[in-house]
Amino acid sequence: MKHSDRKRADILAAAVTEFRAYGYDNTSMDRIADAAGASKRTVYNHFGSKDQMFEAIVHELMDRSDVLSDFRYEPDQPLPKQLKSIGNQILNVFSDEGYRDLARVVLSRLIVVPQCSAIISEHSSRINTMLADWMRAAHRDQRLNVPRPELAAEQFVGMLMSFGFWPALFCVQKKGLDVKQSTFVNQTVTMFLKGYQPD
Amino acid sequence: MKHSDRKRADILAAAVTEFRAYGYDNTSMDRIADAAGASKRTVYNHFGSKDQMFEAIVHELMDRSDVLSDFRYEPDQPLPKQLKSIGNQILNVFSDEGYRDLARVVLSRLIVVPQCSAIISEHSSRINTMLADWMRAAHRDQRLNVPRPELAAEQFVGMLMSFGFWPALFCVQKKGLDVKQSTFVNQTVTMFLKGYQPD
DNA sequence: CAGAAATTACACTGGTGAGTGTATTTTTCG
DNA sequence: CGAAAAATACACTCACCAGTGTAATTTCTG
Repeated sequence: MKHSDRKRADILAAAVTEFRAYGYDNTSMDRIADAAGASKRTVYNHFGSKDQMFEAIVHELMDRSDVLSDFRYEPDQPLPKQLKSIGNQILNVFSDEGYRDLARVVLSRLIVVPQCSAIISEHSSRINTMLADWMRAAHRDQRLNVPRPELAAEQFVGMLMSFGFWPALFCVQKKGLDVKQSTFVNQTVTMFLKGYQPD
Repeated sequence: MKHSDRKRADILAAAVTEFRAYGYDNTSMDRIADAAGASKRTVYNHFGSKDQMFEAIVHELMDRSDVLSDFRYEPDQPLPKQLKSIGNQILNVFSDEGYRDLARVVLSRLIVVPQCSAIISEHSSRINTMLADWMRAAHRDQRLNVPRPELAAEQFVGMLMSFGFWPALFCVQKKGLDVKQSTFVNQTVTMFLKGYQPD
């Protein structure tokens, strides 16, 4: 890796760390430069302004959740097995500490930069659509009775997120609910499939 | 109402509006004073500092969700009816525009003022506990099979929030899912009860 | 190695905003 | 009414910070 690229990466990483610790507005470009072990001028050579640097961070956040590929419906595999795998895939992305750091920085800036919501919208609806497709396939196969696949997808993802993403994002510790991710996913898949099981 | 109290309320309201529109750090005390039709000095006489003013806003947020009283379990009422009522109660609080404005301001400041998460934690766990109690009662009554009431409560609230709170909070419009609140609640209650129905 | 490209140190500008001091006017209340 | 409490106008301090200019140094690349 070239020295220049290394610098760029260092700066971006330092920016996320500092933004995460102090918030966007309370982090000066001088501090980012310091933390990255770079000079302020270099920071400005790579990212024209503080805003552009933030934009770069938003892009990094988006790239992260692109690892979620299609949730393929397998006609010859048991539904619980398939849905558990999907659930764990989703939670693995969203419960990653690095992903949450990025998300915190971006979400806390949403008031000031509302354009971000369009981007987030895009991504969350991508996951939802993929999951709804899976539901529709299972419905067509008569192994599930899901009259509204989009609504059902929303429900499923909602349960996962409110277990493994939102509380951790806001550093809220859950009292009285101390279970592993896999336990929660299993339990949720079981309940969900029973709730949508054909008559 | 005394002139002094009126001023205080005006200032607080103006602060929420401005913070909501521009974010905490990009809102100057001068602007708040202007928007409230008060002098800067009066602002400082009521709230010693910008931070203290923010604190007052947090307290207002907390008071709002205290309207949720016990979710009483009624042995002689149908479960769907009871749970729908609970679901709608919850969503009525969280989908109120004023509540969301407050929540946006507070959440966007969480990075800088992590103490807030303890407060939020308190509140979300309060709702969860109340709902878990309801579940436990229905389980004891053998009308539901809920081995883990806390987990089930988390699931139920999670579905509601990810329909009616998070997207609206972040101004994310949901593509491909255009249903009324009551429809979503009804559908969710039906699925949930079927998923936890006793064998 | 030689020239180009990137990095650095550092000083500097211009703007903004939190919080204060003060003298004056308005509101409250016995 | 009359005195105390609150509100106002306004000027002012002090600190912080985004972004720039420049000249010297280091790193890349042919």
